Amino acid sequence: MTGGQLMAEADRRLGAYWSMTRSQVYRELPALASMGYVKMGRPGPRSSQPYSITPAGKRAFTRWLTEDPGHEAIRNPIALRAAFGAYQTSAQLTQTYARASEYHNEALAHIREVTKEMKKDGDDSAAVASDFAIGYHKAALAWLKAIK
Amino acid sequence: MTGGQLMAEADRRLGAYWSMTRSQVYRELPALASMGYVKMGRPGPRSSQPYSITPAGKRAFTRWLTEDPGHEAIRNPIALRAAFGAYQTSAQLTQTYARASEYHNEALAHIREVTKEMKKDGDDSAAVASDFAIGYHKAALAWLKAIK
DNA sequence: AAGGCCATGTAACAAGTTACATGATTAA
DNA sequence: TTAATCATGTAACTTGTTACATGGCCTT
Repeated sequence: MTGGQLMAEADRRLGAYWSMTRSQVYRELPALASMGYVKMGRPGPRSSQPYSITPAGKRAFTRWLTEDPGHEAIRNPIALRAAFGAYQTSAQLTQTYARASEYHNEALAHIREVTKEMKKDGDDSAAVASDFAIGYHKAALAWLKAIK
Repeated sequence: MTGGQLMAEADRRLGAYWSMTRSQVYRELPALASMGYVKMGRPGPRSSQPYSITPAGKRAFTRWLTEDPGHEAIRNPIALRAAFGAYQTSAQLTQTYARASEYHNEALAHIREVTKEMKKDGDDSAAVASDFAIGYHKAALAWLKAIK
């Protein structure tokens, strides 16, 4: 797959709980190639460059799965604004909360749709992982509703 | 306050939903000083350098509050591992989930304690913001319990 | 007063984001 | 066939992390 294809697929499958940008993918592919984890295929149209995983790449992936995942860095700009609530007008805060609710509602609807597809395709692991995102957005909405 | 003091205070008040490192604080302080938002005080022991906010700094803070907060980047390494569940042994996964539960339980207990203090101090905005973190950890624990 | 400890700050590195340049494809 | 659009990849920049060096402080 090419960088663009990988990005699109990863975004669909993982994007709900693992944010990425295209640029990261494009940067890593040559790096992975230099380590022998992927190899370049024959270039396609639009100077697109497909890659395929090597046996060493598969081994590296399996090894990566055994590493300590660590824990997430929580960083919520809405909560941060809420913490400085005393320095803002209530109208400002209300608008911030309203916009955040809108965002979480949309994200929730989207990931529910995607998860349904995954289940239909029998992609259980992906669906289970997506459930985290569903729970996350629901929790965020519940918080926003409680404080508004 | 010095970089260390600012970091300690920010971590206590905001750390539950806004991750930071000392190094960021130390880097920003000279940058803020060059913009006239803070000014250096007289150096203390251990080559510590206190800063104080200027009127221009207060204005910049107020201005910052009016900017679009955007939305958070969700990035959960446990969900990512869950998505690749098919490539791992169930023992591996179980251990990952157990450790994650432990982490969220500890974080939850800690932030509850901190929030209680904030309420006692009448720091309502900080307490409300912390409620986000409480909801977050509860949601994560509920997810982990459901999938284990 | 000597040793270990801890807080201070720095600097090198890694990762993430934004903005740009290029060239096919599509549609008018 | 020309203009607009969109996907591809790159490069510059910003932000975040990790590792390091220094020097007071506290304990023994």
